[in-house]
Amino acid sequence: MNILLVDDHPLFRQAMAATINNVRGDIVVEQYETLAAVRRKLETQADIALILLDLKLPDSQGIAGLLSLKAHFPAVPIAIVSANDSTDTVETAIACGAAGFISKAAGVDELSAAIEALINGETWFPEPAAASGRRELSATQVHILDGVHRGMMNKQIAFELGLSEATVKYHLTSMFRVMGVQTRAQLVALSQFND
Amino acid sequence: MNILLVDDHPLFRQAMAATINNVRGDIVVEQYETLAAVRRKLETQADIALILLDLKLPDSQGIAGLLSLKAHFPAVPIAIVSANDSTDTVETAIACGAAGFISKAAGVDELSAAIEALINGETWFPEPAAASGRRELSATQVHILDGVHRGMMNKQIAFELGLSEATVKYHLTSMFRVMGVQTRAQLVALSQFND
DNA sequence: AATGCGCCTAGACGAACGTCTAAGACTTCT
DNA sequence: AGAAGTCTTAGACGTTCGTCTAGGCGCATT
Repeated sequence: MNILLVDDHPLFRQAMAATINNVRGDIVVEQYETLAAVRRKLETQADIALILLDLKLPDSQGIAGLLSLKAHFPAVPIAIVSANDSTDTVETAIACGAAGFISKAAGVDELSAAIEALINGETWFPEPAAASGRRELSATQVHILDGVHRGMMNKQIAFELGLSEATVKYHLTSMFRVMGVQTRAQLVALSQFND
Repeated sequence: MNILLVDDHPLFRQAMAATINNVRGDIVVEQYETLAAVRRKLETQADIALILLDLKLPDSQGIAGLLSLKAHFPAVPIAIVSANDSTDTVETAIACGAAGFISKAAGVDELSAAIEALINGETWFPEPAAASGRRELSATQVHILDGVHRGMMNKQIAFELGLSEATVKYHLTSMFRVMGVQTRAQLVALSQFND
């Protein structure tokens, strides 16, 4: 039972890992500081029970990191661990396929309950945001969003995903509506505030 | 002699303020946690000797915060205080009109030297980046870049700045060359990694 | 005075973008 | 079987974007 904990703050990381081990001694918590390191790990071993992902990392800001992981390893459940637990941020995380959202302000009780639910394959979100019930993005949409965040053109994204440009445009228009924006630049700018 | 210190980490903020007061007792260091709070302060009092700005704030990520302040209060010198002191980040800060760049890894000696230089109106940057001598962006270009980061269209930016759309396009093309990108979306994405 | 440089503008051009209509393929629910 | 929903694609349309050429203006240097 492996959990990957990704956070660039050593103190918080150790406190988090200790808490998890207190709750469930049979869980192995591996710690990582960067998105690149986690990606390397996942390439060698993909049967991970859960990833706990901070949204502020040295090599990725905001939901871009979540998108990148979801694009490459869609099967692995990812829970966001963030200091910013605003409704907008949580809703964006849900939309992008996060399995859960844990506020850094959470106490030990809440944290252990969340971990318990998440390793059982359930989701775990703060109440107000989960209640809003926004449907999450499809796997293809996550890929497209990831491409946009990497500054790619529609044609490039289409080629990379083996789709037509028309399909990319179609999904982008849908996502613009969901996110309440009109252009791809706004989409990228938006994610800076969802951390 | 007023200095505004903007950082969302209370411990670091206090350590920094204490260090400055040790070096120069005649300096008043006001502490802020968010970009919005600093902006409100500057609207009531603009004769500030120096702003020390962290690039990771609750309401602004990366150079977007610097751009926003430079756009509204171009006269106030702003020094970046960041954990990420990569050459790219420093060069971007220089290009966007920062007066200085202080690494969070800096010791007390380096910090006090930097503060001393900055309140005297000098600049202060880590050697390797300063040596590259990249010319900084003009005030107009900072405004335009700020608009792009806020998801605005060329026409909107032009109207807001009292320029023609042609001028906005002209400066954008120049900046694309400097930053090594081709589209506005890439420009926004780029700033996520310059924190 | 002449030169250069940066800023501003116009016009034109092709490329990319975003929206819409329409239609086929597929799954799921009734 | 039929209905509803999603994903896919195509085509057309108007808009926005980014580049280029070319010219005007102001300011500083020579």
